[in-house]
Amino acid sequence: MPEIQGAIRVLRAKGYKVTQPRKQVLKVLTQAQKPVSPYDVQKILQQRGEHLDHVTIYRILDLLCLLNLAHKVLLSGGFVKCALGDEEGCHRFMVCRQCGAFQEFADKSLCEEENELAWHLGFRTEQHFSEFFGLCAKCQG
Amino acid sequence: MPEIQGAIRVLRAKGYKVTQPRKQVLKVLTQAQKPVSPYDVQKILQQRGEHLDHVTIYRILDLLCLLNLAHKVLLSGGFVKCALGDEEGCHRFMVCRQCGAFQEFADKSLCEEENELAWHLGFRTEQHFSEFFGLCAKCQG
DNA sequence: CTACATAATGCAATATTGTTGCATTTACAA
DNA sequence: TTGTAAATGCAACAATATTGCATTATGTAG
Ligand SMILES: [Mn+2]
Ligand SMILES: [Mn+2]
Ligand SMILES: [Zn+2]
Ligand SMILES: [Zn+2]
Repeated sequence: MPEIQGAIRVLRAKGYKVTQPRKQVLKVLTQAQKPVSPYDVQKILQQRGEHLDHVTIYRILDLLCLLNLAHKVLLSGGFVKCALGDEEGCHRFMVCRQCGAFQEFADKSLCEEENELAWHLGFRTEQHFSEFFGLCAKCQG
Repeated sequence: MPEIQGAIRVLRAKGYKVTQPRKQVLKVLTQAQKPVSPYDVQKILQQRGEHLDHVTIYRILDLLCLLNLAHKVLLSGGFVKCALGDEEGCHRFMVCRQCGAFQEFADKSLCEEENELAWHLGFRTEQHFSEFFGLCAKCQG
């Protein structure tokens, strides 16, 4: 796991302790070849006879995201806010990380470009969702 | 609420019953000028002295999504799957609605186009997330 | 208008996701 | 080796989500 060693170096470099739970979670993330939920992490550890409190797992995953050693993915199943329907099959949100303001918009040419990209990978796209995080006009220094 | 009347027509046209709870939820979605969670819906109704079981609310929202009268938005805050970090600031997933297969990819030119679009709306983008739902190569009839 | 069939809702139970406060333990440096 | 701050564990709670089954309400057929 060279990936784990790299993560450990980052932890040390930024002054975070290299604890057993942190190493355990890093190992799970490295071995899982797909995104896993906090609950998944807990279950996988349980199968090895290891136990971590779910609060600890949340805190470790948050830290890894903070350090860009992991990242959240939106990947379906999740969801959940609902709005009455508008542009069918295309829903894009810009969200300000500072004030939380958001704005929805749609863009047809972007959809077409995405369709083509996906098509090159053998995928036929039906629905486009995106979120852009950044700073709104007001929150830009 | 002309929007509600339209939704009611769709329900009838497809053979679904127009029930009190469905009308109540439609009213909440119409009046809320932003996405609301199932829990939000329940709370808003409670403030009016109305009560719906949360299971009912989930089922109604699912139905409205099915009929394209509402749609789910990913809008942050939500949930969480984690993967070890890769392309910083750009995470795109294609997900097959049939078999659940998914594939992550990144595309720099897409990011730039999105940056520009957002910029026209006053937004400075830092992170790009997207999900494309459709059919993978295997699942295309 | 009434009665019926069944679609929809309510309720109970359970699982997953997520946060906070505080007691205890652990990592690491002095 | 020991001390201190950081990290974890634990308890409690809130929110999100799904299933099965009993009960109710809608739309229709009579
Ligand atoms: Mn939308
Ligand atoms: Mn990624
Ligand atoms: Zn802002
Ligand atoms: Zn597929």
